[in-house]
Amino acid sequence: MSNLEAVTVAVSPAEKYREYLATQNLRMTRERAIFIEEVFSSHEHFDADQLVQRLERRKDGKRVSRSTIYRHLKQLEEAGLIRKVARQGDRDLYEHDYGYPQHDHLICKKCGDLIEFHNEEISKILETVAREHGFRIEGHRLEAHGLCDNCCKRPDSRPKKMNLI
Amino acid sequence: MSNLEAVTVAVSPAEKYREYLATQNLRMTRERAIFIEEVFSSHEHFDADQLVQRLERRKDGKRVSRSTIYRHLKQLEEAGLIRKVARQGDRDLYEHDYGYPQHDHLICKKCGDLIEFHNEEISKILETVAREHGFRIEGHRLEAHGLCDNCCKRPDSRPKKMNLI
DNA sequence: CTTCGTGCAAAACCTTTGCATTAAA
DNA sequence: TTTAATGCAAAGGTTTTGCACGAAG
Repeated sequence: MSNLEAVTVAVSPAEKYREYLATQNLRMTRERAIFIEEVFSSHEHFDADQLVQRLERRKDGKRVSRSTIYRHLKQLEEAGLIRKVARQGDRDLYEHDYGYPQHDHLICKKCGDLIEFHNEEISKILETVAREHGFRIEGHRLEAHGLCDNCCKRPDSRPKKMNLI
Repeated sequence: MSNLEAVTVAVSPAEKYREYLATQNLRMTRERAIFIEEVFSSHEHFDADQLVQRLERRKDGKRVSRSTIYRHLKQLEEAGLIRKVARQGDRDLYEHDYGYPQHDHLICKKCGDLIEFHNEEISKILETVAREHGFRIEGHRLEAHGLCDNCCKRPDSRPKKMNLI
């Protein structure tokens, strides 16, 4: 799905998380370890429910409850390890933030496909605009909505199923 | 809140809505008339619940039920009269689309303030990117998150209350 | 030991829907 | 008179929370 390369990072996400927990006087539990492993095991975008299902499917029986997943998603976001990309249906979609280059998305309104792209100019423009307003940018989110190549050509294409059991 | 001028339009929002309804064989009811009047009575951003409250507060007793509000919000969006700007908390935030120039937002993560800005370059860049992917853009949404001027200077500032009754 | 973390079930929330009634055209 | 629109209450779906129990440090 992505044609971007993951950047090389000095510290693994798990390590980064551990550091974050330390600064907050929180503990690295069995659940948090499983959770971060699962979250960073694939570079695809994901939502809370998909994570629940992935964790239910694990062969080693290491489960993490739904509530804990929600709690830790929020926490990983605070730690700067993941970020919300967009909404899909009525769910928040997340993606890796740490160890992954800044990028934005083209989102097909028909099939729901997300196409990543990277453009240096956009951040520069934003910096300029922000300066004019005395605003300090910490990050941005840019989604262009429309029709992807496929859906332009075949107007009868179907939306992707999101929750195949 | 905004320093952008509304553009002069040939047709009023209500008129535009009426045209849209006609094409869909839908009816201009008392409720829809009240609804669109209320929606376009102010250029501020708003969410569904704020609209419910504004309509409850009306002196003339012209009420519109919550379900109808949700139904018509969706419809005004389809008609291209309003659009979703962002999420605030767990609600969708809307703003006028028709009769209002294209713009994007700087969003203060502390006080929640939305600063509008307009930049031609961004759309051009997006068009270029889209072309490379065979993607047809119909619109975009760009939010830069960070700290506004005020919150940079006074780190103890409070978030705005969103639902003062 | 003491505090934090977890799972469960229930709650909270926003949003959507079914249905009987009312009202456009 | 026909078909769409409305309000109400109930349902849906996601996310959050209270609480008792278990575990990390």
